[in-house]
Amino acid sequence: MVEAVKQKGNNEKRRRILDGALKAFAKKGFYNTKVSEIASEAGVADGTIYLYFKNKDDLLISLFEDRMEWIIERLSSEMEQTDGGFAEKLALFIRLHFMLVLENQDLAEFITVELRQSAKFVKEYSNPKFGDYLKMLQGLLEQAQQAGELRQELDARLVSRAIFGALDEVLLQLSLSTKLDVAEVERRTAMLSDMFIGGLAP
Amino acid sequence: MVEAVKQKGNNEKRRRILDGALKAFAKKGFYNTKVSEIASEAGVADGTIYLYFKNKDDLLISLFEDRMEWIIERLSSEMEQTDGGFAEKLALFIRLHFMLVLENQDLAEFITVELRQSAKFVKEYSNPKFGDYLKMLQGLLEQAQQAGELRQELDARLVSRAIFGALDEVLLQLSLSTKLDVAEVERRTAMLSDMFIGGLAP
DNA sequence: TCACACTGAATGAATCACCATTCATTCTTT
DNA sequence: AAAGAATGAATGGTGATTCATTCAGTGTGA
Repeated sequence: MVEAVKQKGNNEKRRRILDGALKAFAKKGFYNTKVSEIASEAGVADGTIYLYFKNKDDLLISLFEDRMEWIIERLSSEMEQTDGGFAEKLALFIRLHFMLVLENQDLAEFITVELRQSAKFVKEYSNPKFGDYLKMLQGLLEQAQQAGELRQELDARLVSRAIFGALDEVLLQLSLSTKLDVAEVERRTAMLSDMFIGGLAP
Repeated sequence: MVEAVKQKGNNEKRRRILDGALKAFAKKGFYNTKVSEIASEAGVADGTIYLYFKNKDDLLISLFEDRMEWIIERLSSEMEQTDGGFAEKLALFIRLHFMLVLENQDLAEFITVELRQSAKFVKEYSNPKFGDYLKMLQGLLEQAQQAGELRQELDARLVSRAIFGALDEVLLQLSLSTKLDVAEVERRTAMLSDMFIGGLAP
């Protein structure tokens, strides 16, 4: 086996490969995507991919980290700019979560489907970036608890998981549906934050 | 794609193959499982599998249908026996959902991980059994709305998705964790139903 | 009761298409 | 001209599927 290759100045080609991989994985899934397809999507030769990534698995993991990092950065920088209460912050979080889809449907399909895979089959890879994402949400909840805006008796860790799961499932549906419009996203955002904050009971 | 091959008197062998496939898929995932591994797990020859299933994909789908049917039957028969209000019914639903894990961890891993896969890559297979599962939950919500126990303005379809997603995500975590005890399941059941019914706000 | 087809189920070694990975060669840059 | 980057045809391993063969059960006739 060949060892990892370092990244030199040519990030641009690396980027093209990652973009091509995202597109291909979103369309056909990891196992049904040929390396040669990624290469042609990226406009490079098959072998070139191995100058930037150790193997196909490494490409998958690298793609994850790259995109999750991007998402986390965007989310957290946008979240910082609000100074509303918990309800508003949660609504904003949900909206941002969904909006990232509209902007990049391939990314949504990739994240919703392949994240599960990696949770299980790439066990040795603990997926720290996804952990960061969850911690953001959990931090939001804990803050709210300290401010008395969230019931104390709820376990922030469990609740953050539940919220993420709910969003992810709705997102999966959104990402697989053909027509996606902002109005529909707004409707779901509003209803879900309402549901979480106020509960189901009248 | 799907096309039943045959089912003579020997359902027992078919059953063994499905059991072996479940075990293998849960452990290594669909794409990393060799047909020969399933065969040896089931105690049959490689070729025998093709007497009962058209190909590996067909085996995956058949396994789904078989297990989902079982889950739905169990869930709905248990749900019928309660006559409590909405809150109790929801708590029961959540508890049953989780309990199935304790009883059969392989099944939980298989469902949580591979269901996603199929949602996307086996698009032509519309997964009616999963639809039935969701409809059960949706029906529960609609009933509650008619009884005035659930806020009218919430969309039962969207809410059922969200609840399923939340449960599924928590289940994924449960199914991947090493120690699983009833007390922990009860704790999460109680907290999640409390959260859904009462909301996050104090 | 036994010997002998006959039939469908089961076997598992062999096939063969597929595709990740390699590396000798070519191209580009300094 | 030398170093580094890129190429893409060739390689080698893999594993789903096939099918010629074997096995087991059942019925028949003597």
